Amino acid sequence: MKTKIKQIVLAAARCAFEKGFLPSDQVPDMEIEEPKHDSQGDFSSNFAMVSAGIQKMAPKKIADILVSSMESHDFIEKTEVAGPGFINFFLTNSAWHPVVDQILAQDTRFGASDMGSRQRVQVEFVSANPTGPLHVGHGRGAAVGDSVGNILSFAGFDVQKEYYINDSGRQIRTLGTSVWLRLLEMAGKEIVFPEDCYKGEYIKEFAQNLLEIEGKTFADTDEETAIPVCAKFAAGKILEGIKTDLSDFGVSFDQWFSEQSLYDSGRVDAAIQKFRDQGLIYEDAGALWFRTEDFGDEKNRVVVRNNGLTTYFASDIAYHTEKYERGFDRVIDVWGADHHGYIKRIDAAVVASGRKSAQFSVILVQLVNLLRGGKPVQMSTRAGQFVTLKDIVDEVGKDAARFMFLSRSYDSGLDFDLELAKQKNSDNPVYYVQYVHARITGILLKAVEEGVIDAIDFKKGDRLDLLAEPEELKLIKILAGFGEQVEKSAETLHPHVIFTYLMTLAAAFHGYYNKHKVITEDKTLTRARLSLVLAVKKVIRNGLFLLGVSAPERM
RNA sequence: GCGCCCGUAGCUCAGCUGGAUAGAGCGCUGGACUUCGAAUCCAUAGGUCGGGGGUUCGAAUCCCUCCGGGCGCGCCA
Repeated sequence: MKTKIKQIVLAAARCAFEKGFLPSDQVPDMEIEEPKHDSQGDFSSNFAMVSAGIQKMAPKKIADILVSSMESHDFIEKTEVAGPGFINFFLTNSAWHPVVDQILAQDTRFGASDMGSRQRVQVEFVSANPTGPLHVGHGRGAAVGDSVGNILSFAGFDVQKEYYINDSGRQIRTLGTSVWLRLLEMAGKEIVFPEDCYKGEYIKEFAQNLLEIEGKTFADTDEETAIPVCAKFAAGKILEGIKTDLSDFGVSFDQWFSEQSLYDSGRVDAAIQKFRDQGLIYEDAGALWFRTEDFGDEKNRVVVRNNGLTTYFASDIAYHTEKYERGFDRVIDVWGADHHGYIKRIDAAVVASGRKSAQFSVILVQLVNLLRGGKPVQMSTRAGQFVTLKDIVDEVGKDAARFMFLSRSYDSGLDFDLELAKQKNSDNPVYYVQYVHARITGILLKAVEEGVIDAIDFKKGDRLDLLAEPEELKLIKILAGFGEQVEKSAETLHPHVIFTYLMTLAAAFHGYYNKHKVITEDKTLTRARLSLVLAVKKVIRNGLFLLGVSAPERM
C-alpha cells in the first residue's frame, strides 16, 4: 500500500514538472509514513517538505501543486495538505478489506518477507560454559537469540542457530578439580577446597555419581589421571542438563559446536600460523600477539601466552574464521553485556580474515535484575547460590518467561519479577496477548455450534465489505502492518518490536470485542466479523510464534 | 581515566534510520458482566523527554558537553 502511495506521489511530481508547475524534476528521499492521528489520514508524504530546497518553493505550495496534479484513484477517499506541508491520504474502507482475505489465505506465512533473499545467517547464542546450570542471564540471551533466529528466518534469511560449547581450557579443568576434591572428601580424605573452585551442590552430586560408577577405589587414582575423567564426566552431565533446560524453554539449536574440536582438528594452530605468515600475529616477551590495534582496538591482544597456552581469543579467531568458511554471509553473536570489550577484537579477526565488518554483528544483551515481589533476589555464583533458568521456567512457565525476556529492548537492563511473571492477570502481558487467541477460538467454536460457519478455520473471508465500524477498520489497519514490523524487527535485530506490535493488536482487539458483538442475529454480518477475528487470531499466533510463545486455544 | 548501554508520566518501559498534538501497562479515582471468555473494557488525572549548547523549515530522535545509573577495561575465562 505504501509503495502504491509513493508511486502516486512520484507520478504527480512528474506530471507537475512536465506541465511547468514545478521547476525541477529531482526527487529527494521521501517517505510515506503512517500519521499518529486519525485526523491526519491513513498515510502521509513529506515530499513537499524535503523538496522545498530543490524546488525553491514553500512546502505548502509544492504540496498544493502535487495534490492538484494527482490522478484520482478509487481506493483513495481524499487527499489533504496539512501542517507544515504534509500530503495526507485518506483511503476508502474497501481499500483495506482485502487484507483480511490475504491473512486467511496466507495463514502461517502472513507477515513473512523475502527481504533476506535466502542469505545465509548464523546466529550463535547462549554458548555458556558447561561448568554449571544456565542462570537468568542465559535465559534472556536464549530468548533473544532464538527469537532473532525465528524472525530472520521469517524475513527470508536462511538461518542456522548454533551453540558454541566451551569445552576446553582452564575452566573445564577447574570443574574437574572441583568434582575430584568433593569425591576425595566423600572418600573420607582431608581436602582443602580452593576459593576458585565451583561450590554448587551439583558438584557433589557428580562426585557421588562417579563414586558409584567407578567404585570406591577410584579415589586412589592419581590426580593427573583422575581430574580429566572428572571433568569429562561433569561437563557431559552439565551439557545434558543445559540441553534439557533449553529444550524446556522452547529453544532448539541446529548445531552444537565444540571448542575442543577446533584444537583437535588443528584449526587453532592453522589460524595462528596463517595470521603469523601475514604478519598480523607477532612475538613479544615470549607471547604471541594479534595486531588488533590495526583494526581499531585499544591494544594488541595475546593469543598464545608465554607459558605456551593459548588464550580464549585464539580459539575464537579460529572459530569465527571457520564460520565464514562454512558459507555464512553473515554471523551474529549474542553476548552478555559484560563482554562488550571483546567486540572489537573479534571484529578485528573477522576483518583480518577478509570479511567485511558488516558481515559480523554482536547483539549485546544487558543484564537481568531478578526480583521477587519488587525485592532483589540475592545471588552469588561463587557460593553456588543462584536462581537457574530451570527454576524460573518451573515457577512461572515457559511462555511467561520468554514473553517477559522479550518485552523490553535488550539495550536496557531488565527487571524480571518472579511474582509478576506468575500472576495470571492484566499485570502480566503474556496472558493479555494469549487471551486474545483463546477468546477468539471461543467465539469461533460458538459460531460453529450455532451453525453460522462450518469450521473454526477457513481460508476465505465472507462479505468483508460489511466491516465498516471504526474499530474494525482500525483492527484491519494494524493487521496490515504486521509484515512491516517483522521487517523492522529483522533489520534492527530487535525482537521486542514484535512484542510491542502484539500488545497493540491485542489492545485493539479487546477494545473491539467489548464494544461490538461478533455473533449477532445478522448471519451475514456475523460471518464478516468472524472472518476478521479469525484473521486477528492468525496474526497473533504468527507473532507469538516468532517470540517462541505458544498460542493456546483455551486458557 | 577510557569504552559500551541506559536516563521519557509516581513506577516499569515503548517511541530514537529527524516530522504534525510524545504513547502503553501498572498505580490513583470513577464506571461496565441475565448477552460471543471480566485473564477484558471505558472514562479522568498525570510530562522542563536528565541539564545546557549546536545542526535543521522541523529534535525525545542527529552532533558536542556536563550530570546521574549499570557493565567492562588481565599473557583470566
